[in-house]
Amino acid sequence: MRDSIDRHIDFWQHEVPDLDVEVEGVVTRMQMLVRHLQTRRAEALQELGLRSWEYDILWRLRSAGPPYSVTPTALAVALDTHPATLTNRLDRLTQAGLVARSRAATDRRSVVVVLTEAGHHAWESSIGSQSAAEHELLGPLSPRERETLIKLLRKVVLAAEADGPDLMPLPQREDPAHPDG
Amino acid sequence: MRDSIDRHIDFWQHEVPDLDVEVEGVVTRMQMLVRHLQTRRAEALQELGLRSWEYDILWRLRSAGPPYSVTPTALAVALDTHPATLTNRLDRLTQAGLVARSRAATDRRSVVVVLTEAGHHAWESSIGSQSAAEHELLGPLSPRERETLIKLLRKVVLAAEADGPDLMPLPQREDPAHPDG
DNA sequence: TCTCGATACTACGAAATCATAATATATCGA
DNA sequence: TCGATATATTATGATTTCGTAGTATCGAGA
Repeated sequence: MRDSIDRHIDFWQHEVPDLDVEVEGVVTRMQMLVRHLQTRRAEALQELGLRSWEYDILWRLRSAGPPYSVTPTALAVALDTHPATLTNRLDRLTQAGLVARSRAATDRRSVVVVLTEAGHHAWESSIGSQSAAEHELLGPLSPRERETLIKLLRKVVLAAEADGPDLMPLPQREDPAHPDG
Repeated sequence: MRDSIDRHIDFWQHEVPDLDVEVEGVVTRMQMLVRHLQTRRAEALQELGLRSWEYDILWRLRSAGPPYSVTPTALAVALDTHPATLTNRLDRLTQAGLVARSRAATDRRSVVVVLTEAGHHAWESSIGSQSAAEHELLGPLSPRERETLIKLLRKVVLAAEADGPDLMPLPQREDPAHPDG
């Protein structure tokens, strides 16, 4: 059975004969699957009144573990967003009551973003639909196939990380102090 | 050997015990790899004075085949961008001389975007570095492993396409007429 | 202690993107 | 043919993001 990427590559190969069909086949499918998943997750979030970037920030704070606090810089790096953009988004999340800003205990230049109780609830109410979307995408694969897929992808990730920084930077936890405003 | 996604999932699993480690392992790696590749491709394009979105539009026109012309609507769908955003970008690409707008031969409501000679050259000067970036990413995989990876990803794509439209819409070619301005 | 350079965040104006409506043309049915 | 509705694109104004500079703090060395 052939998918739309097979059809696309057929056509493309006719245009540019020296195309590497295998490389293109892997890269394009990953791109399209990631895009598809993002759309599905955004749809699920919309029903809960959340935007993707809001969930992303809540998720990073949640995955930092207690006390669920991270600096804006660490968030900006992890989420790959411009620092000024993050400032704006944190303003709006603060306005919505989902996060709060404190001063860092150790470095008074730093601000620490903390998940509020409402933020915890918002995250908990959405994590189900998010993991469901991921699970639905990979449903057709057997456990054995998923393991094979992970093994191959890990190999690629490790090679990429050998040449540079981690592809998935863990945002470091920071302890807050002096709650702001 | 363990990668940064393994480390992330370990930690995350400790926070949320009922996490599906395999699903998360696949999805997160694909997301991070796609992001990493986008960054690398953007860097390579920057040295040639091109932005990612510029290359994307040139690429879609190029892959349409002769006469390398597509309507703005088809481009907007294929590239997943807002129609008004596309209008703005086409304005700038036209200003740069890489594309031109014509009226469609069959439907005079439609505009057809055509690759100019300069547009062809810009694309040809960048395709090498783009496919090199993809090839470098997948270099560590053997031909056999790449085939396995494609087979697994195709299975996922096919299942997703069974429920909805193609993940990779082919922009339909349109014939131009009456060159504009 | 006092520089000096680096770092963390934010404010501000510029640019890009988006939602919406407007214009022009096509298509269908009476 | 005419009128009503649908489609393709663009113009407009609001929102969001970005680039840059400013303020405050840290850390190293004289």
